[in-house]
Amino acid sequence: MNSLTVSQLAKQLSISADTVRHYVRSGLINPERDPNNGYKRFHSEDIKRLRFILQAKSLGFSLADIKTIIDQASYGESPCPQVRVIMEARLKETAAKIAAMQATYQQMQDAMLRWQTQPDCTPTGEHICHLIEGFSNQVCDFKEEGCCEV
Amino acid sequence: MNSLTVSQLAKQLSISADTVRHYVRSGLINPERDPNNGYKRFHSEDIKRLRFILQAKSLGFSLADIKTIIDQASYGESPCPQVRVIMEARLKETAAKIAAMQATYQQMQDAMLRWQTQPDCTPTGEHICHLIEGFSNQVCDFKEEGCCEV
DNA sequence: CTTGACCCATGTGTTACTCACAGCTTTATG
DNA sequence: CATAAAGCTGTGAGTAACACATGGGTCAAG
Repeated sequence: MNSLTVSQLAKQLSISADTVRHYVRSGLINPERDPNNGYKRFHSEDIKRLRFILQAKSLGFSLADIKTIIDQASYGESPCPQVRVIMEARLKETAAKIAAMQATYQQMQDAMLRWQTQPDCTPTGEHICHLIEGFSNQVCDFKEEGCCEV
Repeated sequence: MNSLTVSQLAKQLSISADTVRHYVRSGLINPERDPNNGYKRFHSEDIKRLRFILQAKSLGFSLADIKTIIDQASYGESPCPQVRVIMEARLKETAAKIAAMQATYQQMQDAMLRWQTQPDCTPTGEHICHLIEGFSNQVCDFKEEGCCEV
């Protein structure tokens, strides 16, 4: 027979069996079922589709995006205009996320540096951790009085 | 009375009321309840704790981390050693995530660039979207035959 | 007293999986 | 051939950090 089981397919494409199952549950792949035991049976077109999914994922598309694209294509319409629009949005989102993470990363590094010369604290009723509370940053809202100077 | 409601507290710290509620549900804050209507009532110590949470979050700690820290401190133990250990882990994680996202971002930019000169496609039974499928990258597994050359 | 505007607590949805669980299959052994 | 251990399966539930939906309560104006 020329059909693969979940784990055989997963191994071939170097992903986890759970991931394959997840795509099936999400409706991205619709494999045939073995009437005897209910097992999923993947044929070559399923494998092609899974390759497409992985390709699109590596390009930053979400699973919902990919479902949209597949549905549109199987409806006979060209998905390409959509693909371009979605990619533009994802590009911006990704840039924003990276910027945010880099800002956080900078904060983390600064904190680690300062903490090297600071001793551990004992918790009082007033404070939880001096390391964290003492690390005043630019977010002025956090200061009860005064604002980021001193 | 010197207690705040959810939305008053949220406004004061410039976060959403849902976020405040989420922290309460997660056990990070334990506000008193108004016996009349079950509403949450936040006092000054709750506000201090919320400030701490936001501070820690801006330093890259997860809510689970923060709960651990708070619990340890309220137990009378110094959370600082833990804080240092956790931060080290989060620092590495964040660096890895940033690197992964930048790699994806690069892919996305490359794709957008190539797509500018490529026409839209019509879906055939064989392919879903030539833009995506035609964008061969370094992941060789995706290629049925041959591998990343040609 | 009722309308409208606003607020509340709680349940559910989100993303892309991963884990837990009970049962079925295949393989090794006596 | 029987059986037991190992491995695989489908499905349900859990994860992070909230955002949204729902149904109800509150309050002042008219």
